[in-house]
Amino acid sequence: MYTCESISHLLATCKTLASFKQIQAYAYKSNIHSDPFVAGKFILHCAVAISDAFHHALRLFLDVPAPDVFMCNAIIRGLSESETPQNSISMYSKLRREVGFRPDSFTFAFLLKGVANYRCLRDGVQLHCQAVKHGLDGHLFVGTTTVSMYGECMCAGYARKVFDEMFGPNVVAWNALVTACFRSNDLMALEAVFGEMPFKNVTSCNVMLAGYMKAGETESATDLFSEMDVKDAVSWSSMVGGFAHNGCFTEAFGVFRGSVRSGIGANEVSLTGVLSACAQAGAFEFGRIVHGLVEKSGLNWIITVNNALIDTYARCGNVGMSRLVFDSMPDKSSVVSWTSMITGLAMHGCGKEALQLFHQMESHGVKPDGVTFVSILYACSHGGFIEQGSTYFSNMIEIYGVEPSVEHYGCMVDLYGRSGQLEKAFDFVTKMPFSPTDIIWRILLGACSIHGNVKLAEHVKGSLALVDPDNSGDGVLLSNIYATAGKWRDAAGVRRSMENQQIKKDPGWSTIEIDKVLYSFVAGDKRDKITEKAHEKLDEIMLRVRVEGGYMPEVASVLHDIQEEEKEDAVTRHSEKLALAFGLARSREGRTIRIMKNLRVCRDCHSVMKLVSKLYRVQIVLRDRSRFHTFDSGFCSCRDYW
DNA sequence: GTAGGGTTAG
Repeated sequence: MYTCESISHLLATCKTLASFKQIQAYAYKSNIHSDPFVAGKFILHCAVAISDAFHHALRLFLDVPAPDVFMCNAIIRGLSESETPQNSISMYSKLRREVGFRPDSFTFAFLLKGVANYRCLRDGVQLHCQAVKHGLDGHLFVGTTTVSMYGECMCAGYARKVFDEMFGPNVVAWNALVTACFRSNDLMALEAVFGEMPFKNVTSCNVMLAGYMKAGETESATDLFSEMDVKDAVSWSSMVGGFAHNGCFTEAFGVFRGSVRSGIGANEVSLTGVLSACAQAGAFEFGRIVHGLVEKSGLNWIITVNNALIDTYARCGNVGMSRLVFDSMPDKSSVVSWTSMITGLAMHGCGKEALQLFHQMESHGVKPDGVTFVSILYACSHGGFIEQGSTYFSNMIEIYGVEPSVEHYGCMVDLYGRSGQLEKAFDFVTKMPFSPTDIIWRILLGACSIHGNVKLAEHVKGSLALVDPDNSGDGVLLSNIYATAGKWRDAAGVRRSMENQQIKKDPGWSTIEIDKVLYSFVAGDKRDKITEKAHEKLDEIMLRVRVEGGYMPEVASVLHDIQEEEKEDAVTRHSEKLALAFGLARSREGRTIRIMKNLRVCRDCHSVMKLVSKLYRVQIVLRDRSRFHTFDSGFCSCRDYW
């Protein structure tokens, strides 16, 4: 015979509908199935602890002639934790209407949490009113959940008002308020509340840390972190992720090592953070070490970690490793995994494979989102698939219901502009439902540069000057367009006006990783032994590409109105060439040379790299601002289309 | 018998 207690005990480990039905059968045999306690437990378990079993929970619920509050709450909770939490509210109204359901504090806790999940302020306010109507808004748990809900809806102000009405807020309530300010991106309010708190525990400090990091205030975060006498795994991982988020990868590596040394160890958040730092720095070897740690720590089943690995390998120039990680993932339900893989392929010039993967994703039943379409359109524009690109763009809206953002429009402008259809590209800009941003104009300017359209370039530069007058890259690009067209005086004019306005050119830099050490180079500088060595080797390389490869310098890439010979020297000394020379001098034979550049690679460097890959029989992988170039046997993976 | 607070990926 089974009792209520033994049924509860059985349910604790029951995870499938089949085993659940068995337990139900025991309850029938023992004739305790209609006991309200047992029936309630059954409904709750089925509604929240077994996946895809809500329909069964609902059937059980409907079989009960007079369901009690507990049962109603179980049904509402099941819906509020589902994919469609909105349904919990309609269920609530239905129960109120049809069975005279009287909600309690639990009801509102579940409902409000559901709203927090889909962040609908209107529904949130309505529930808040209902809670007031039932006299439950003063309940500590309900109040705390309301504060969290308003935070998720980005309304720190409302959260604060609710909090101020609360009677005797405890630590949890305070922390909910702090988090609400964090979620609303309200750093001022966050700092104020943090300062006001009568008790600070680690949790609230962690929120403050994350808040500083989100706002880019890495120094304040560092100060707070060093003042904290108790630091837990969340504190450490927030620092790692925060530094990575702000592009401070050296610091991210440092804190990550610190977390391991302090005995806290790596967790999935610090691992994704440090991987993101690797991705930005292009630190392939270090990324591999972190991958080893992932395997060793047994965290290799976590989806976010795998997604970070896919992205890191792709950004470090090894999309093959990304593919291995992707293929090894047993759970491919996350759209992020697919999108990362698609982006990786597209970055590496494998546009066709990227589109194929998109179709595989669809047959897997994973729904694409806005980011997926950015990478799809990117793949099309970089692969020169103009027709397909326009089709995807219209399908995105009509079939998938994804609202196009400025980024999507940017991809389309790039798609047409890059392929030489400058008028169509310009037309797209004027017909956009947003006013064009600096980025949009810059894409068009880039297209003018590729296709040598001076007239449109001048017009675009004029619009750019209105939106973002201080950007050095734009002046450089326009000046290069003039120089390519042989209009040296105009090129010099742009440069002079940049000097007058004190606009400084972003210095180009490149990094190369050899034996796990990262070396960086800036154009033309001779500072130390390393740079000296690079210059020496570069002289030898340039001579060889000239004599054996028939290389002719392409001087249009420098903007100076200087003598031809000097121009040649300035191109010769670009940072990516220095990194390449150093790599050739120091890498072991047969090794792939991996270089990262902060700006886009210039035409001259591009042709030198092709020649070097042939003459020196090396593979060179170069990551520039927008994509990867893999040079092998005299050819580049971008097929000179970038 | 049910419930509230912290960092994370494209």
